[in-house]
Amino acid sequence: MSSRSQAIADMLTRAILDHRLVPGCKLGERELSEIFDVSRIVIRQSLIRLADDGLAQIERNRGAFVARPSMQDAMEIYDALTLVEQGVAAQLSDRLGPAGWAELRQHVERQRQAVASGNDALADVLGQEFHTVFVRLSRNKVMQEIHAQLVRRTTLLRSLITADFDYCNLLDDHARVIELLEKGRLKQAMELIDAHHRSVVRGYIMDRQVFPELTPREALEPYLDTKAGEAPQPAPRKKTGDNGKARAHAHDHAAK
Amino acid sequence: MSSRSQAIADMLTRAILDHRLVPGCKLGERELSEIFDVSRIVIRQSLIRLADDGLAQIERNRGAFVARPSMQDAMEIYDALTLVEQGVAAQLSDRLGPAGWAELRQHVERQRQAVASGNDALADVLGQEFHTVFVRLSRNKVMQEIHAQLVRRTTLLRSLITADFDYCNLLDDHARVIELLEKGRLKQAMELIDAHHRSVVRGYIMDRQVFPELTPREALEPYLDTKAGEAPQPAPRKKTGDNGKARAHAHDHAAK
DNA sequence: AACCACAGGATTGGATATCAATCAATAAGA
DNA sequence: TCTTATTGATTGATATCCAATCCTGTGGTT
Repeated sequence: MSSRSQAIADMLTRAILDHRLVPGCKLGERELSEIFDVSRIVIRQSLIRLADDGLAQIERNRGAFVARPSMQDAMEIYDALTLVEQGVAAQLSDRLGPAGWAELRQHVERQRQAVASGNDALADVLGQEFHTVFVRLSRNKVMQEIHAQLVRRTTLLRSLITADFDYCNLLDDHARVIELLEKGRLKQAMELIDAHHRSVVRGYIMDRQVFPELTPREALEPYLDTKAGEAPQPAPRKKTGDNGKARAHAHDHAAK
Repeated sequence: MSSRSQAIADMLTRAILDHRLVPGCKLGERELSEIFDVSRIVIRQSLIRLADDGLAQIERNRGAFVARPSMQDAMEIYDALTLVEQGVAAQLSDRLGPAGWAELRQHVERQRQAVASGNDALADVLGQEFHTVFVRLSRNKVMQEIHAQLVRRTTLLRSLITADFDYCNLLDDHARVIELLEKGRLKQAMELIDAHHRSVVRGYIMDRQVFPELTPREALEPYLDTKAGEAPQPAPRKKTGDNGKARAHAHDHAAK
């Protein structure tokens, strides 16, 4: 393992991506240092990493907060994601070998089975992972890291937005992109990728306020003992009472 | 100004991009803390920022060093850069208004004048800036940041590589890309962007070893007093004696 | 002479205590 | 009620200290 601050940054990242820490949530140094039982300095370093990743924002003399991207940010992030995935698609349509196409098809198939067997959580994860697998096949680590960062930020976005669309379309989109690319219909594939992301963004409605349901201590508790990789609760799923709509996010209610 | 560690990270970044701090150079915490007259902890935070940006690498219990990208890294970085700029080109060909095209043409014109008047240093800066202006016109801050990071890493690469190519081609390429895009010949423009970067990479030869010519203290001295923005010496330009070849980098000897 | 082991120094990673600056919220006063 | 002052809390940063680790150089052994 590298440094303590990296490990803590990873835990915070997971908590944010799991929507246990919602945008705007204060990340107090003292509080976190007590939770993780480290000094404030380590926490500060972790927060710097998070801020560099776009998941937190640090305000001078005010502290760190889980980032609260604007609607403008959201569009820019999805634009960038589209750009990257279209570019990767163009590369893959030239360079990808049979094994690569097989891997992609296999991934979609696994997701389809998950949907069929009603394992929505798994289907959700696989659906997001598809994009990652897709980019990994470009064999470009730099690109992978850029893409992963964008994906993290879209995941963060889902804490802020309400989505209401047909999840099955996304799965079909994945399959169709593979099909189109393999047939060399690059232009159509790229348009589908664009439409794919646009359909997501279009379904999004920015909710002005987000009420933190969990304190940082509650949110982070599941990650503390795990040596990283054990699989803590993937989602909070607590009822808010007055604002349940804000809690629903994109891929959760799979296969409506 | 934000935090002290950010300011110091910026200075280190500039020193690295100016090739005053060369790849592999040790960035000792004690040494830097004395140079900047801050505590080691601030330096640590700065180094974390640099590492997150890909400009430094931190080895546990060994310390931080200016990153020494491999040839593989170099290719991946240029691949990613090509992908991003091609994507932006596709966006601009649709969306850019007359004012945007004018700005691009004006930029190229300024560079042409700099070349004509023999101001190689300015021409060099403008030549690199073109890509940044190009991406800025996409009006996507996320994309801009991604692109800027990639550009920083290519600049770092130039500390490691030997390039020998006709600089004028690059200037012409910029003009031609604008021309092609404006005429709606997107495909050709994208191919030119690809060729543009490929011509750079192809001219690169990785030099195994780089001998640090400047100690961190010497390298950073020009940045210390400036309140950021004054313009310290842009390049070291010290003779190495036995390895002068390794010092020449891409855009330096403009308009050969 | 070559090689291994071990001890010491140097450096990093981190903890703790402390201080100044700043922000926020309350309390006092007009 | 509105404005201002004080107070408390939090961050930014420093100094000092300690443990773990890496590097090196020495010395003994073969």
